[in-house]
Amino acid sequence: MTAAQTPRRGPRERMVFGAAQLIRRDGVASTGMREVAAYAQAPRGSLQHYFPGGKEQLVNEAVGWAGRYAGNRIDRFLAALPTPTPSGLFGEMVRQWTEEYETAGFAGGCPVAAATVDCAESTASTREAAAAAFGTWTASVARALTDMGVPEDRAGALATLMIGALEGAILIARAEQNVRALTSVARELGPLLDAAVVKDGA
Amino acid sequence: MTAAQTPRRGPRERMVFGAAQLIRRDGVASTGMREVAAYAQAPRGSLQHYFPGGKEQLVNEAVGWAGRYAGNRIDRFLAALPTPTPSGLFGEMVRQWTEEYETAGFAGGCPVAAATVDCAESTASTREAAAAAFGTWTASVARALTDMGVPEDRAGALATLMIGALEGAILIARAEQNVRALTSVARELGPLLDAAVVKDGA
DNA sequence: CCCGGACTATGACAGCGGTCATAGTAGCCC
DNA sequence: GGGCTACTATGACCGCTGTCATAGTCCGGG
Repeated sequence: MTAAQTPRRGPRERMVFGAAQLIRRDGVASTGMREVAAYAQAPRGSLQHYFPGGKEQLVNEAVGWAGRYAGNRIDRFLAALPTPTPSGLFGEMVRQWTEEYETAGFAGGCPVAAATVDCAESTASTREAAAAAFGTWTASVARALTDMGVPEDRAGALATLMIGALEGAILIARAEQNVRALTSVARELGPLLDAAVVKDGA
Repeated sequence: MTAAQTPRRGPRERMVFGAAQLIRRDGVASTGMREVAAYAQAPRGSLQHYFPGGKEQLVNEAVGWAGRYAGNRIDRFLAALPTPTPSGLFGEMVRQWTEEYETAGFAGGCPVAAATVDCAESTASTREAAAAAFGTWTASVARALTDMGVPEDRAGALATLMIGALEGAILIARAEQNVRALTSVARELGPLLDAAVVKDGA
């Protein structure tokens, strides 16, 4: 789980990745630059070399990295599903988190949520990076929904609902140290999502 | 909106209230004790007097205060609704946030979410306080749902879904500085909630 | 050989954080 | 008044933070 397990990538990428991991765990404000360097097994001097924009730049890149990473994962879920349904997609998105929490513990949440909570008011660029991440996910999910037969005028809102419910359930699960919230949300929201599919029986 | 507008309460309560407000805005880690005292117009020396447990105690009380406050608000919504429906309740919960964002801006989020993000891994007692707050809300909403005719075995999960979707939508709305996520979630989830009501037409 | 760029290595600095220690004031009860 | 408790007032301490400055290493190219 440590960044050292991905030594293939260069130090710069390791630091961005490590920053995302530490932000996931402790939030943005409690994550120090020196800590990121140590975690990524990167020299401290590289911080100002690769990130002349300081912590703000590093955090923003970490948020962007997380956004791209999770976006790709959504697309991979879609490719892997034999018969794509909204509930199937949502179930996979939720399952990713329940599995992590059950095997690795409740140490980490969503780094984009952490960035939003900690920086939305203080750092405009980070807030925008978080908004971009949410937007990427929403667009991906919405496109998937339309492909499954959900009317276009509802796909966007339903995608937002899915991501919002997932983020909220992550919060609750982490506070309770219990995946109950995640499984409850998946179980209740799944069927409702499938009902939005317009069956073209003609 | 400042704590100074509630000078009726004693300094201790003002500090707890002020801490919740500042945590809402900047997160737990970025909120300093001196800042809380200044915001609450309370003497700095009162901090160690009223909160010998230090910042941890103050934060925990702020989270507890927020939990009780929002819990009471839910109960008030229920009492005010002429014909209680799940979508009506959820709409009121969402409306509270859209109104704040539209009139006062997107400065603040949910303090319980902030505490969860910042302290879930580092401070066990704060994580428990956040879990208690979520639990209070869930219990309140679940009881309301059963009163409306939702089967008991689904009421809890649906309550979790409602609170989770709301928390997630708050996050997204704040990141985007746009209430779109909140209105989308309310519009899509509302009807689905009403469908869970068992109509006793007998 | 040696220049120049990319990267690394430290050290220092100024600021702010929470916390402790100590002293001071106000007011009430005996 | 004496003494007690509740509360206020400051100042100091130490650790940590992000950032800057400076020097160092490494290595390919002329």
